[in-house]
Amino acid sequence: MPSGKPTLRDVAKAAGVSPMTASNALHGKPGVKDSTRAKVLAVAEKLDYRINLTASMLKSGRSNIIHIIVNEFDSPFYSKLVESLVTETTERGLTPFVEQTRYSPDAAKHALANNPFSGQLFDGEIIHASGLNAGVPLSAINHGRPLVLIDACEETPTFDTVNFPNEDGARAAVQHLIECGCHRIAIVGDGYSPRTELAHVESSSGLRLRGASGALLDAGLPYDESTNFIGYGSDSGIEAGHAIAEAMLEARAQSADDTAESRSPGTTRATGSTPAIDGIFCINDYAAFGVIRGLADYGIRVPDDVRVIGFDGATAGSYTTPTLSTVQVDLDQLAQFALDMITRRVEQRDQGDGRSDESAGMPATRATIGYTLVPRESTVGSANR
Amino acid sequence: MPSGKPTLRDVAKAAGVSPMTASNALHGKPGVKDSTRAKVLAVAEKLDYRINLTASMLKSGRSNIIHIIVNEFDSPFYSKLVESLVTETTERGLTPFVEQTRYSPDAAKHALANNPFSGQLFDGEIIHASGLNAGVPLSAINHGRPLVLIDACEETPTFDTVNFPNEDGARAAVQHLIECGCHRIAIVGDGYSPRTELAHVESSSGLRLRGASGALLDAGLPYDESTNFIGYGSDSGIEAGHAIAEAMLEARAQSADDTAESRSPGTTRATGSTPAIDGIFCINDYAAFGVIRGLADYGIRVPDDVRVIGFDGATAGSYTTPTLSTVQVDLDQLAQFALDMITRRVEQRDQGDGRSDESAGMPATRATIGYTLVPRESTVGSANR
DNA sequence: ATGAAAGCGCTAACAT
DNA sequence: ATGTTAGCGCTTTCAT
Repeated sequence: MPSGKPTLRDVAKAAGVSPMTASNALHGKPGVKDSTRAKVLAVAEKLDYRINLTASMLKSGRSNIIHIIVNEFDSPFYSKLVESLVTETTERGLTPFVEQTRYSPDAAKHALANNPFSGQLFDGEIIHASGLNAGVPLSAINHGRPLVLIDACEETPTFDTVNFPNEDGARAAVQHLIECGCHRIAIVGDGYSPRTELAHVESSSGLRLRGASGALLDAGLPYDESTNFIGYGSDSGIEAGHAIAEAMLEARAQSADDTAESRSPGTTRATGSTPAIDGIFCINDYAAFGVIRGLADYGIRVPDDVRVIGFDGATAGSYTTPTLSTVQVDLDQLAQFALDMITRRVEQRDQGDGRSDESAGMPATRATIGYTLVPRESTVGSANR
Repeated sequence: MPSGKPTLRDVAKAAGVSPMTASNALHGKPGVKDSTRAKVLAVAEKLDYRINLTASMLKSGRSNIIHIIVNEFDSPFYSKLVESLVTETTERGLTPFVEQTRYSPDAAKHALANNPFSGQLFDGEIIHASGLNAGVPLSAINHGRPLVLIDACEETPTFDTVNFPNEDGARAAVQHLIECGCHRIAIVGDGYSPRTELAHVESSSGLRLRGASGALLDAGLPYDESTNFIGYGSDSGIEAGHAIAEAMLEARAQSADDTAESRSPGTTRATGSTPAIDGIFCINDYAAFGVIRGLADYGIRVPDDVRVIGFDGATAGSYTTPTLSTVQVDLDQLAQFALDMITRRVEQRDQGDGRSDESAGMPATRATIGYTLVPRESTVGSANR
């Protein structure tokens, strides 16, 4: 027996067959007598043979590895997204290779283009495209290789894309706040945009804002700059929480003034005080956690003083205090869609005549995943428990 | 120009040198004239040459890929651990390959042994060993390849190991509760063990329990089964929270009874009622979040009614409500230690005469990372903010 | 159903 | 400082 690790030739020799037959037997390819296959498998088992993927990949050009690119690992949203993608990839017998960009377009570009694996090792790539569109020339980087974008939100997709139910989900969230009796609803996200500018947005945050503002206007509630706050993660969410708290306290004070004024009608004042904010839609759960935290810094309680709902369905929302109402998106479905799209293209390429250099091939497809509105303490209180 | 992707030969030809020179130039190896190197690099750039790692690995037997194995992605602790390990690996010019086992020893075994990459592709492996010792015969699986265990807690390490400051950190956490004025402190973890059995524990949870119970006994406070609850994640943590809440309410009721009894001294009763729990040490932050949540279900507030401290330093602890006091472990240091251990072995192997088959080589080393006690609202209230 | 030949793209080892 | 040779372990192709 040779010194190092057993190779396919060792197995073949010990089984009394050629390397080719051994290879076919091990891969379950047809055209191998059952008895032969059994013998090969037994020998491989005995020798503890392990295929050398490196050689296999070199020759065959296929790796069964799927490249998964996300912004970061340590956030409530991404850790769950990765979990879903990795699980689905593994269940299909493929190997997930996960990479993070830390929100840097350069890192994303590197992951896609300069990474020595890209284009040679990976059978397909899945990238969470949020905030990527600007900085990364995908078409120039991707030479017809299977690529799926997550939440790219393009109206005319240039790549296979799985989108979140951004507009509908946000609309449902705000409608839920309205049903809870909220009259003055704040939006925490990327900042205010007038409705006209939202008509053709192609970003996740823009679409969520469109859905949220649409729900407000449909209900005859105001949508303006004064109720828009910036928050997209825990830190900025805390700041948004502080800003909202101050606005609420000011409104309370003003309302107290008004009451006082009504008794002594000598003062000149704008008529009708602004009512205090009583509901908050956050563009994602991560920001919502921060907002609740920020409100608490001012002694404002959720949902007693103001109701809060997030978006995404982060795992943590079920065990925070209060538990977080949210629009739970179906990430398992997302993973299924994404891998369907990848495998479809891989198979096409395998069957293709090999001539189509940039294999324009099939047009880009698009899918949108489902969602569930999950009411929890942060909107309906503990009565619901 | 050839049809497919440019190979090293294409670059060499275009630069008017041999493939070997081109290879050396691209790898920054010494012994290449500067002008030659410049020319090669320019040509490679122009052709958009990308090294074929698969071929390179096949020939050289090195991949620069580090295998990182953790239990899961979507938990406050692991997402941060992965973040640190991946960042450090990347900064050293190595490529992290992250895999999750979902707490299955079989999956861990598979990742380490059956995974087609293992032992051929990876230059080194880092595995979070918690709850692994029993099910996985590491020595049989690992054939002298660089392997680092995280928190294996073995007294006599068989592999390079980086441990958490389990005992000291837990001790510090409980001391903090005591300094806050707690007299009756519950422990939420893997369950009660008598002190004698804790003398030689070799598990993370056992060591934390040893530290916690030691701090109690040192302060003359009781350590017994009645104040030990089972909780190690959010769900079990919630259950522990419920159990503790019920114990607290019962103690309150009993104390009310006692007061009543003292007025009507006719009843026979055990003397001295049990005081209510006023402090809780949780074996990790994940459980602590659940405990706080479970307490809230009973209307028990933290820290007003009971103080809570966790362990790990999960990112979320800084933006939950209340913010979570914790023993923050230095995961960046952990990543540095782990990669130092790996590279040390890789280098040794590279320099080795290649004869040492199972390269027993260097003895296993062990390191323990540092920690910081972070007091937050859950123990000291918002005065601290 | 099985085998033989050839070579994927690169780099270690040895020339020059 | 550069070039030549050989072959890593596998699988595609073509024979038998």
